[in-house]
Amino acid sequence: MSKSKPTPRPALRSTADFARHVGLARTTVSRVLNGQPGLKPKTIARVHAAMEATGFTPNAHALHLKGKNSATIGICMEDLLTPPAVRKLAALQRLLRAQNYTSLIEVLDPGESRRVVRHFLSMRVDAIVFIGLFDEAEITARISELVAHGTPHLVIDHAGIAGANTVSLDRAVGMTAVVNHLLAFGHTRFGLLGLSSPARTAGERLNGIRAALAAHRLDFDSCTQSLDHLHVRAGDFEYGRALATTFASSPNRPTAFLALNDEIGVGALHGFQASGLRVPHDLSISGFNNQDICAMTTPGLTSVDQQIAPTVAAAAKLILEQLNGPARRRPVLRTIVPELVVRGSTGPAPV
Amino acid sequence: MSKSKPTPRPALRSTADFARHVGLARTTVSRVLNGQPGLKPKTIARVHAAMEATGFTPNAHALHLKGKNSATIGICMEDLLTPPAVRKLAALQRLLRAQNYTSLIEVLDPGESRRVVRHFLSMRVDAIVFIGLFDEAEITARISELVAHGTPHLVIDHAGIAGANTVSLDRAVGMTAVVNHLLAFGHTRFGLLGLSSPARTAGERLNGIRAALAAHRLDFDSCTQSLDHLHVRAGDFEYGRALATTFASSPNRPTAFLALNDEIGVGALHGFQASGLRVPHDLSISGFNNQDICAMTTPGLTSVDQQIAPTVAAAAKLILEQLNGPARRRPVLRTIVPELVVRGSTGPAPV
DNA sequence: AACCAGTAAGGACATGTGTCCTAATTTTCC
DNA sequence: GGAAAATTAGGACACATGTCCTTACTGGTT
Repeated sequence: MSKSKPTPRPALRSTADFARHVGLARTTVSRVLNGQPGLKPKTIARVHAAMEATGFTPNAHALHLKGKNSATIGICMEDLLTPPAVRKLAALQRLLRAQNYTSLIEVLDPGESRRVVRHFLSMRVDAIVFIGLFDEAEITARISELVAHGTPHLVIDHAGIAGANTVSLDRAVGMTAVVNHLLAFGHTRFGLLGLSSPARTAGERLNGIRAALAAHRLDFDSCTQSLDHLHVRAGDFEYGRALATTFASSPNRPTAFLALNDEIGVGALHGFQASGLRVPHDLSISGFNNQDICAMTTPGLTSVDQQIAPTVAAAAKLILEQLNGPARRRPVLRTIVPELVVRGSTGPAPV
Repeated sequence: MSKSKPTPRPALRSTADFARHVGLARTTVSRVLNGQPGLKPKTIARVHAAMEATGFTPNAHALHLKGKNSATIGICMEDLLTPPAVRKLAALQRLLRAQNYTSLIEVLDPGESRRVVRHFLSMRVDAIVFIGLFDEAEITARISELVAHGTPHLVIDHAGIAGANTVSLDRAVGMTAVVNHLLAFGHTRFGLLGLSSPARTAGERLNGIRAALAAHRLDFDSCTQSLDHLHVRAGDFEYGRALATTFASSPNRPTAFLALNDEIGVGALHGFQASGLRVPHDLSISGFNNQDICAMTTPGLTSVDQQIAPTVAAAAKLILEQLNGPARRRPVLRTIVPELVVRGSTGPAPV
């Protein structure tokens, strides 16, 4: 009762502190913690009890310094506001944790990639994963640095980075499937919603559309129509709605609409319905990504599923192979084939 | 050209390696890295050039061991599949990074909290933040450990944890606002959708409803009706739709429906519309959380906004105060007042 | 009482870093 | 060319840890 401080912070920051507290030598405590033989059961119990009571934990940084693998993976995210990307993150983190890997997660704002990657390297992560679509030049530079550095890496989603180990969805094939589905319904005039975007994945998807049309001896330019230039893409839902409204009153309106993503697709669905058109009676719409919202509209939105589980499983496998297997000389590419999910928003072309 | 290996991995893992590579003493390099005076500009340039070329980074673990603050915050997430929680995470990480803090993010599956918190402590994080709703007993135990340990902490969303610094939404007030809004429209019979859930936040919201009704001298039991027991809550959207379908054919149907969250609200909206009822002409519906989907329905869903930006700003402030300010004796509680966002799904009661 | 096995104590070293100190080297100036 | 100033080299220590080693203490059995 002499001092006013009622044991404010024992602050057992080191094994030495902790050993003093237990009344044992530091080396003895260390032997207990590392399960070495030749210790009295009573001593072992005493140390464990004190750990419970005080919550002492050995300093992970010192452990790493001693050569113990930190078992950490750095994950760079395009952002945390894109639901499919976050779902991949969640699934990947779960798979890695099952193998006792921790993950460091950072959002990679434009221009920040160098700083973030250097931070990961200073943390001596075992591998670095990129999830999402990034600035092409920036990510290419980072990958070549990592390759030179000999650090295992993986790019999920962003295909076509030189020298990078990649897992990505074959968006062209997905789009081909959608177009074939609509061709079978008799559609021959397609409206493109948001597909004129300069983004790499847009071009990839246009190729898928071209392939499907070419296989049916149809001309791309005369079969497709885009009004993307008439609206500014701020929010995707509103963008889709605006495009639909314009298309609704346009002459020679297409009978099937292909959206860049589900938000635009759902927006278009509402836009057309608000204009008095019936879906799929008057026209068909498809989205891309098969997010939850596709099942929440009336009718449901036909979409292309990203196959997140297989994607992430392949990603985890590739990372672990790099960590445990022999070094590879050439980058590994894995392509995931998407799956068309047909819902009520697509149907026979109007006669 | 003698050896076959084309410089496979220089593997500059330490300042010593790096200094050897540059041709300088380790201490000289260290002085350059830490901006000490008395160095020839040419030497400084040489070191920086070599850093660029090799990508060498000082070992963060060794730095921490030397006493340099690791500037890391541990964040425990309920899960990464709840959009509002992820938005808070994204915003918080951004604010912390602006103060040069890194964050470690882990999903806290039931029963895993002890392991995760111990891992954070072994990483010597400066603070631990919990975002979401957790198992009450588990989180309470973790908080009391952290308090005993003297580690700064914060709980976001999960109110009522003994001894915890907390930032949470006043859900009762939000619900009161919704009910007042509907009372003003002449509604007096309310259907509760999912609010019989045993979750803590459901009870809190029921209190808000009770308060609003009591203020208008209305009896809770005779004014409200719940059919939650008739359906199993698997997916929220489907749950809402099923509840609506049942309510649609029920005698003495309420004229206003209060949903536990937006997914249930949107599901109910579709369920009622599929049953031939018009919203808001025949009945009104409100959601909770004001997620993006509220604006994507026809009509838009009236909902209660969580005020994510103010919540996260308050959270960041509380964390930084604990890190920089004097130690507090008593836990700090911050309550965020939600805001009603009125859309087309609510309107005058049918006559 | 003496001996021996069983157990704990405590010193030493290495890990990568920053910092301090002194000695060695280079550069500058006259 | 020589002295002074500026710069760099290199050794030492501390940080928290695991491991090895030697020394010291404990207890029980003969």
